[in-house]
Amino acid sequence: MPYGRRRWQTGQEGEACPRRIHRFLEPCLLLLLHRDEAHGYDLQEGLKQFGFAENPVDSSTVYRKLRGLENRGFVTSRWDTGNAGPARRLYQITDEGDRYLAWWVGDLRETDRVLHHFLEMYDLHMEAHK
Amino acid sequence: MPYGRRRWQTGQEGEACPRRIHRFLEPCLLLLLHRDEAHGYDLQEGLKQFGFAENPVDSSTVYRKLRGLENRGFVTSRWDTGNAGPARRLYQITDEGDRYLAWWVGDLRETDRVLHHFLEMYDLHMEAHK
DNA sequence: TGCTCTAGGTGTATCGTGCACATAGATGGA
DNA sequence: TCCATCTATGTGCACGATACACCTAGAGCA
Repeated sequence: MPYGRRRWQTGQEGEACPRRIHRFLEPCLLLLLHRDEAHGYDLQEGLKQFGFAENPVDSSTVYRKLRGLENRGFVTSRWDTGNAGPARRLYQITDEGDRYLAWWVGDLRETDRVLHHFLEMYDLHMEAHK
Repeated sequence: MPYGRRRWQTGQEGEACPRRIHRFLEPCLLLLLHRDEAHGYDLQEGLKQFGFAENPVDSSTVYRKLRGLENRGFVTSRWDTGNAGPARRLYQITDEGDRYLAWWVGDLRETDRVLHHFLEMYDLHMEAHK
């Protein structure tokens, strides 16, 4: 395995991956799905509460992300043809997905720690060079 | 201009760019250079204090990043042939770079805010579904 | 002479993602 | 009936970020 990037892509456990946020997309989708099953179009709406209102994600990104999560076994989907309108794909989170979400949260907490450390060093330095 | 991505790449002001951290590399380099001029090899060492010790950045990434910062006018460089060893490129931050760093810090604070919001929602949800 | 260390790079493959565009059923108006 | 629009899902393509492998070149030393 070449490097850390693989780790978080495959969702494997291990040391915190290289700090990235990639717009929180994955953990946000997983948290939404942890609350209730949903289809992509609604998930895109639900993302707004996580700070994606000002910087919306392209729908193609959402659908591709969901497909990727499914390929890795973190969500499953089934077609829902009952309602009006075109068939929609309903996604549910899996147990594996639950664990992946927990891993993501741990990683974000670590990111948060590093971020704070940087901001503190910045403030300290700027305070001294005012 | 197609989208927000351009904004932070060019370092232009405006609404906060899509949340990304990209490993803090740029703001960390700029803060190090704000403290003192330095060359790439030393900067790579200096990055360790920002949480890059566990997940080191490849040197090529550092050099390319510096080159990119120079192309955009945020740093300047001159060759230093005085010391022992091969010639080294010494980087200094510019006034434009100072402003770019300040913009980055504002963006990181906003990222921090969004990150906290997510973690809070996660904790609340998990508390209710224990 | 050849080895190692320091320093600064290039070439390439892969991944993430925005944008343009395609598909397709349902709905509503002319 | 025909056409536009909305909902919902998806593909093709281009481009940026970056890890990895590899290269160049000066200095010191055995």
